[in-house]
Amino acid sequence: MDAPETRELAYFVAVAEELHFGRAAERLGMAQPPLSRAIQRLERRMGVALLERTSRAVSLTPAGAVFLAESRKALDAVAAAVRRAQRSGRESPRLLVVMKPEGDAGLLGRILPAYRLDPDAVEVEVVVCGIGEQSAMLRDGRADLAFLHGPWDDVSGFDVEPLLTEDQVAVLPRGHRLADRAALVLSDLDGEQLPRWPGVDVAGASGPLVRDASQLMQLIALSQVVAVLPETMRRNARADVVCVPVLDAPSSSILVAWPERTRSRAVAAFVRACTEVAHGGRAVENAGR
Amino acid sequence: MDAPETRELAYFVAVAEELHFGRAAERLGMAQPPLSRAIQRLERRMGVALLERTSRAVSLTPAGAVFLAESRKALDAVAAAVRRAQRSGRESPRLLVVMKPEGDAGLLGRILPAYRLDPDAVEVEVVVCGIGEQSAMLRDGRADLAFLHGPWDDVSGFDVEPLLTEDQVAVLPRGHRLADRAALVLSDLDGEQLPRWPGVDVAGASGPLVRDASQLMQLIALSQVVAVLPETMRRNARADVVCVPVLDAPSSSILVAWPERTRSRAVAAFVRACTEVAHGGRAVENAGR
DNA sequence: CCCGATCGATACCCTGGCGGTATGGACGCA
DNA sequence: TGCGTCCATACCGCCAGGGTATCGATCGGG
Repeated sequence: MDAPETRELAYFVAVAEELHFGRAAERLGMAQPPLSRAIQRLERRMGVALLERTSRAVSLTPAGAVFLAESRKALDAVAAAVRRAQRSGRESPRLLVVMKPEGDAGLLGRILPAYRLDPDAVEVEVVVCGIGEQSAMLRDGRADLAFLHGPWDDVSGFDVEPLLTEDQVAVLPRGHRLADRAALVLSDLDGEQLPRWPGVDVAGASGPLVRDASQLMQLIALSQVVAVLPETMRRNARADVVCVPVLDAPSSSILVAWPERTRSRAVAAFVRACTEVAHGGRAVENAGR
Repeated sequence: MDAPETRELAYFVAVAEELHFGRAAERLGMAQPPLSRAIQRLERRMGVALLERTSRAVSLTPAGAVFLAESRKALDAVAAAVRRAQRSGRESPRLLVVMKPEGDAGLLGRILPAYRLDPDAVEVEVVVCGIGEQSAMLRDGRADLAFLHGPWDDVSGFDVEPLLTEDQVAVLPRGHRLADRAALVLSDLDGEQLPRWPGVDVAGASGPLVRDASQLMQLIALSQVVAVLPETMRRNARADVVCVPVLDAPSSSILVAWPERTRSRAVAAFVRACTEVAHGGRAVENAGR
């Protein structure tokens, strides 16, 4: 079959997300009937039913679920194509690096000067975005590089270079039953409320949704939740919380990530600077491929 | 800006590849003027010049080169979205595994029975394609899994699991000046003709283009080329060629690859079967994510 | 030096795809 | 059974996008 137009993919994604033709049409700024027809056309040409509709409800078929995920990827790729071309075409080249607050564990302050020494260096703009937004920004071409946090962030579609791994600590309110322990294991935390982060779906975790570290610290201080965080988060710790090492928590890592198959010398140089700083000056030859 | 339609991306790719509006239009089955206008519109909306045209020649701007690469990725993603949805929607589920001739080093014969024991197993179809075609088939959704050959195949965009690594041997015609050596190093081969493979651009290598192993063996026997190949290729060796270990050649590896973020249980089970067979029965818990 | 060939851009026309409005029909609920 | 909801169908009108004819620039050959 002939490939669907990006418009059709966007229509389908809207309907699949809303599971409601009326609302989807509204979101797309159009009327409902043409939207219904567009989806019908799409299904007919693909030869697959994507949606199950009764006059009361719309649901995804298995093929529809696959197509939703794939369509999102495809739309990201289209958006990325435009953004990357625009960025490489316009004005002076610059690198856009995106991170979440505290997402660099203090490395960036040493990376930037190291990077500027590289002959391939260009101007760097650092954007601090909301938690979970970085990978989307990298995926759709708004950013050139991102500091991600393994194992939470989804690194698929990116090349990554690990910068440092750190153990995790439990952050507890002062006076918590475990606050005086020298160390603990994950099972000690059974039954505690753990926070949920936007963009991260952990099965079971149903504690309060937190948006940033200070919000989280506030909730911890109020004994609403406890959290298990990378060690460097200690620097955000307020006076009224305590940190206790968690011996069996998976170690967390900070990665620098960039789009796969990137050929940019500026990106390669930045990655080089990252690994040099992170690994104590040992040159890593094949960084940046 | 509003996203370009896939049709526009296809137009641009055609022009960028042909570097000639007339030929590109012909390839697309349309007249030249609407194609010129479509590209102009695209450039105007993107706000970037993609092509440099004089009335005699067309060339890519740097932004155009970036956009060409990104557009190909995006078109692949769109095609993959359709194919994967179709496959998961139609008929009985089946897994399509793609490999090049001899690309499994004999593993597949043991993997398939192991896979069938898995409760998540579905029917498997194995397609043997031309060299260098596998990653394209995996990328655009025609295949579910592929056996790739590191470090030659481009694995970006895929999740991979290495199955086995092997040392490389030089394949020489009987009577070659190095044929009697017990082992050699790469620099011993300086000045020899090395074959080129379709889809693999190695800087410098400018020997004859070979399409498959038997063709290559033929050329070796005729003293047209020598080749450095993974050890398992010995089994293709004809009587009139000899194999000599190359001590410092990078070791080659066979990987099983599948599209990132795949959630299919059937794919996960297949990968599980692969790792079990390859690693001698040691279960690998997180295979298939 | 001019003429013809080449090739992309422009001018103009026309069709069909796509979006809009009005309405139908199925289903759930009170 | 009447009403509200929600997707599908019918029908209409516009313009985006494709076609043809032609222009203008540039290069090469006689």
